[in-house]
This record gives sequence, C-alpha cells and structure tokens, in this order.
Amino acid sequence: MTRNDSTEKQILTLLNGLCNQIHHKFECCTGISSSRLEILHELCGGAEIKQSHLQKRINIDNAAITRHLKQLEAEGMVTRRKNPDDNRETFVRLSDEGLEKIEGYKIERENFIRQILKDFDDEEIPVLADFLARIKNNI
Amino acid sequence: MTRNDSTEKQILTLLNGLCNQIHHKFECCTGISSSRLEILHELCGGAEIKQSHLQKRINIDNAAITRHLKQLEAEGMVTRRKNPDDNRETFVRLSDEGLEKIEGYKIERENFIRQILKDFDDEEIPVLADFLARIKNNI
DNA sequence: GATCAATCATTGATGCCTCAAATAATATAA
DNA sequence: TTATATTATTTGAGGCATCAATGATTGATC
Repeated sequence: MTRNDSTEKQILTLLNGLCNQIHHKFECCTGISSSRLEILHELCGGAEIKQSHLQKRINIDNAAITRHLKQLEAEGMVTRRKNPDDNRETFVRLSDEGLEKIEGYKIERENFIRQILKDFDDEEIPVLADFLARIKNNI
Repeated sequence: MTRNDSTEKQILTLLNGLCNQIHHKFECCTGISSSRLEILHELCGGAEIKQSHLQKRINIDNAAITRHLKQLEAEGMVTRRKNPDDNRETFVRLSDEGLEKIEGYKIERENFIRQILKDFDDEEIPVLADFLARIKNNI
C-alpha cells in the first residue's frame, strides 16, 4: 500500500466523521437546521421561488423539501401558494416575520463558518472551496 | 462583503450538500453503510476490541454503536461477549464470516474513494486530508 | 374529447444520528 | 457493608435523509 492509498482511506474516515457531526453541530450553534437555513437563504432576495426550483438548488429530496417548507410555514417563516397558471407548482416566499428572523440566523451562520475555518489562511479558503466542489461533482 | 466571506459561505453550502449525500452514495456504491464499514475496518486486525473503544474511534454516539453492532451480530459479521473481568464492558471481534466478507467491502470502499478523488493530484490528497482534519478539530 | 405520459407535491416506510433516561456492574467512601 | 458515584451499554423519542408509491394537474397524441 502506498502512502497515498492510506491517506485516501483516512480522507474517507475523516469525511464520514465530519459529515456525521456537522449538521447537528450547526443546529446547536445556530438554532436552525442547516438545510432549513439554506432554504431561507435562497429565499432571501424576497422573490417567489418555485418549490421544485428550491429543491434542486438545495440538492435535497422532494420529500424533504416538502417537510421543511411545511414546518417553516407552520412557524410563519414562509408563505406558499399554488401557481395559478399551473396548479401542480407551488410558489414559496419569505414572510415578513421570516425576513426579520433570518438576519439573526445569518449572523449565527457566519459565526459558525468562522469557527470551523478558524485556523485557515486566506489562501487556503479558496483551495478548500475548490476541493469540496470537485468532490461534490464526483459523487 | 469581501471575496473571502462569500467563499466561506459557499464552503458551508458545499459542505452541507456534500454531507447530505455522501453516506447514501457510499452505501449505494459499496453495499454497506459507511459507519458500519468503519467499524469493521477497526476490527480488521482480528483482535477483540472494547465496544466503548470502537465508539470513540468511529466518533459516533453510544446508541448508534450499540445498534450497529447488534445488527452486525445478527448478520453474523461480528461476535460479542462480555468482559469476564468487568461485566460492564463488551468485547467485539470480527467473525470468520465477517473476515471473509470484509475483503469485498474493502475493494468497494477503495473504488469509492478513487471515484470521489478521481481528479485530485498526488500533491492535493495530503492537503485535503489536512484540511478535513482541521475542520473536524474545529467542530 | 378520451387516453396515456410527464411533472410536482405529498405521504408512508425505513435508516442513521443525536440526546436523555434507564439498567447494570463496578469503584469509592463513610 | 451500605450508600453513593462512576462507567458501559441499552432503549426511547425525535430530527432529517432517502426511496417508493400515491394524487393531482397538465401536456400530447390519436
């Protein structure tokens, strides 16, 4: 086994451990699940967005997006209505209350990022972003 | 907002998407969940290992390790017995059947790693490993 | 216009993870 | 030795993700 082989295995172990924890830690730190916040983030512009479009952007299952939006709607964070021109589709929009609350979440989110990247240099950040994007493409 | 700030946010989005998918993809490709295979991998040497030690190595919850081991035991992959010198502890060991089967899993695992890192240079691999280890420490 | 296919959203079932509480066994101290 | 911690494992409850199956609506074709 070459040194690289064993480093590759280590990467998988690291990735496994990291992925097991990150969602949970994120929610602990910020008070909202990472997928939910991604959704709100997409809606941040204030425009109505199709549910199916949100689903593709967040890269999450149909069922999951339905459940998140239902919950966010119940909490008063978003509003939903059917597309009058095509009743299969649903439009989603941030509510006024959601618009207010998201500011706080965004700050928490930034704190979280700062925390997990605290010992990264300015030059390393874009390299990391590139690595992650490539891995994601390979999956 | 500086360019780095926006790159940092992108990293979180990437990490979120990546972590959402990787476990599932791993299982699809290899036929076993990544945590389970991590457990088997730890047991690969053939020695008896304490359950609590496994739990710390895999970096998973107590409850999760119990359930995985129960399942692996039911499948005949591992055997468990209480430590006769301290009945609170449990020793876990790979069964003969497990020893056989794991070889195939290891190959699948290597294929999976190769797939997700397919466009990475030899010099990038250790950098990635370092990045992930640091992020994990920061969590 | 009736039928069949495609699209979007939802629900049900299942898996893995977490925390918290319960159980059991051992160690420690009064 | 009896009461009180501590440690290891298990069980229960809840969250989020997936797939598969179901409904509902629209589009296409004959």
